[in-house]
Amino acid sequence: LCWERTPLGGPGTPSSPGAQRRTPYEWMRRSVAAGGGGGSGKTRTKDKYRVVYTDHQRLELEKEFHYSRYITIRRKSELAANLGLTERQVKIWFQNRRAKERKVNKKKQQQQQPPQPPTAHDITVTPAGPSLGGLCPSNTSLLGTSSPMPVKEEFLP
DNA sequence: TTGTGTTTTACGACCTCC
DNA sequence: GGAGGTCGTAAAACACAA
Repeated sequence: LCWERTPLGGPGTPSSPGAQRRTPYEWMRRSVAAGGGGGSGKTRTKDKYRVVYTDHQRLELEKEFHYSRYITIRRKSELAANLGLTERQVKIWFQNRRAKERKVNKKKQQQQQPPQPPTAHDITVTPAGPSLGGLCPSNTSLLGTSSPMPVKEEFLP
């Protein structure tokens, strides 16, 4: 069990290039290298309220999320095994990641469209409600042909 | 430093689908 | 019924201006 965070907050930790001010992945700025990895899924019911995932764990999770917003059972167990997390942690990470994306999208929409009285042609009603409609505006591109992500072998038929 | 705002894990409540 | 979804929230970890 290596969830004891090394005194990483200490100076010098953000020496990695990813820890610069602005990176494509904001989460990378928190280059914590929490305890040198490892992880056995402690929960807040245990002695640590929450753990901080390592950069590698985050990177792999982000890559998976980039490929698909929803992880399959198989990929979840594989990822959990590879990263030393529990399947529950992977599942919750994806839930939180989707929530974050919705939040970001919502913020973007509000910035692009300052509150205006909706005109008739503006109203493109999505019966399922705005939450899912705004979930992945460019969702199709993720799985579509224009996706920059290569199709992983394990996803091929 | 420190005070404050933001982000990241983790959970419970509730809902839907199989 | 159970698994997994969203939503709301708690609290640690973090960023940053003062």
